[in-house]
Amino acid sequence: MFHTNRTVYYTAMVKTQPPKPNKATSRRTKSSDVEQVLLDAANALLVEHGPAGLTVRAVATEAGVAPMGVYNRFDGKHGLLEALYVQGFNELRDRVNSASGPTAHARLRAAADAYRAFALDSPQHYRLMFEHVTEVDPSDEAVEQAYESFGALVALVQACQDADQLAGTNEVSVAQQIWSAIHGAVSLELVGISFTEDPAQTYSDMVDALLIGLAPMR
Amino acid sequence: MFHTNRTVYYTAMVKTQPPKPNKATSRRTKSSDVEQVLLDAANALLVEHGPAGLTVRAVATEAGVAPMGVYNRFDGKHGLLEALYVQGFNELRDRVNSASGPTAHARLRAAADAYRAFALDSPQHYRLMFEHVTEVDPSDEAVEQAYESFGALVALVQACQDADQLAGTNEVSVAQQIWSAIHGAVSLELVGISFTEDPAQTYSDMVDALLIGLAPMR
DNA sequence: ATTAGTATGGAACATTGTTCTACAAGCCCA
DNA sequence: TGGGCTTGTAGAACAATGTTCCATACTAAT
Repeated sequence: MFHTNRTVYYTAMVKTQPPKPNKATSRRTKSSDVEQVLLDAANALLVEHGPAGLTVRAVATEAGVAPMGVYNRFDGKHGLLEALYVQGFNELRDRVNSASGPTAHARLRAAADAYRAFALDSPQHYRLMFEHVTEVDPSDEAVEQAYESFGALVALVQACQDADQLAGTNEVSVAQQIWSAIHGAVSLELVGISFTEDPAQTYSDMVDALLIGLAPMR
Repeated sequence: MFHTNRTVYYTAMVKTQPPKPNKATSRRTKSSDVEQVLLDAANALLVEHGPAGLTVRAVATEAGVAPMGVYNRFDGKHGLLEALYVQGFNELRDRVNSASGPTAHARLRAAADAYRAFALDSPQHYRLMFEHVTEVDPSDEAVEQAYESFGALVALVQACQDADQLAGTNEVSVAQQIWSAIHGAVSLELVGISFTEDPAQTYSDMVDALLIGLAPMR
């Protein structure tokens, strides 16, 4: 559910035209621009150098603002990381939600593929979201917003169960099992623990096998 | 396969009686003890503080040796992390290998449970092995030794296929799918992304469902 | 035009990884 | 037992990073 006081970061990752720092005639960035140029710079450095590249000085330099800006706008590095974390999960949720198909089962399958596509398109964001959780240390609000992507998956599972395409009535448990498997597959693939010649095929086989195992008995 | 020149760390994690630093009468640690006390200290700090607790000065202090010891014995922090990484995978392989049961299928099931037991018994080691891979940056030899646990899983899958308890002939692909799912489940559980009331039951259900999906057609 | 908010530019401090240097302890071999 | 070699120790020093502080100045709102 929604909290009225939470901070929401809906801007897509490295997608919108970033506001240009108005530096041609002054030495200051417009107050209204500082937050966005820091986020844009952080996303760019995350893409290029991974979570390790996200230092306060590097992000500020890339953004063309003073390092103090990270403290003024985000209460420090931690707040910046949390903003990226939420952005990443919002992007993931949107990718999963936009999956389409003629049946609920087909949409679930498409969602699983969209999940993997997101991880492979944005591997460094994925690492920040799942491997640097201790460093990000997200607030309860950030975690709740992040897990809306799980809600999207639960809704898909519910639709499949309603169409008798998945067994059982515990849609949360089924969604958890599906998320576990697909998260595990993309995580291992991202760290190079992938021993088959066609990781995409292996992923697809695993999703199919799991969905067969979760189908109603016939 | 084996390389004759690789460094092997077979000592179990925080299990053996660590050699006591002979400090009562001297200010030096015995040369033969330095490596072990550093590894023991590193394991203890990893258990208590997680990967972030593994600083050169903290490990040396805990071990009662000079920080230079990490550079003399392990070529620096990186070598120490790699030793822990290999130790962790050796422990995991041994846990998976020691799973038993009356049939190949039962052994595979027990191996999946042993895998989760390892991750929950040593969550900080598991995080070092799978979430700090970039920082560990293991050598080819270390990676090869680490992935012997995957070989153990492949062997179990092969045995199941020979007993017609799992379908197909591509045991590597099937093993990859199983590892993906179980790794994903324990990883999400370790970072708190677990929305069911009984994670153990959800894990068991997922493994069962996947094995059903991977069983021969009947 | 004035005032309040806030961006900037370092400096400074603590922590961490790493190297360097000098000294000294201990081990091994003759 | 003694000598020589190996290696542990004790900081110092440097760079990088997170964070706070302070003074200055720019910008936005009234």
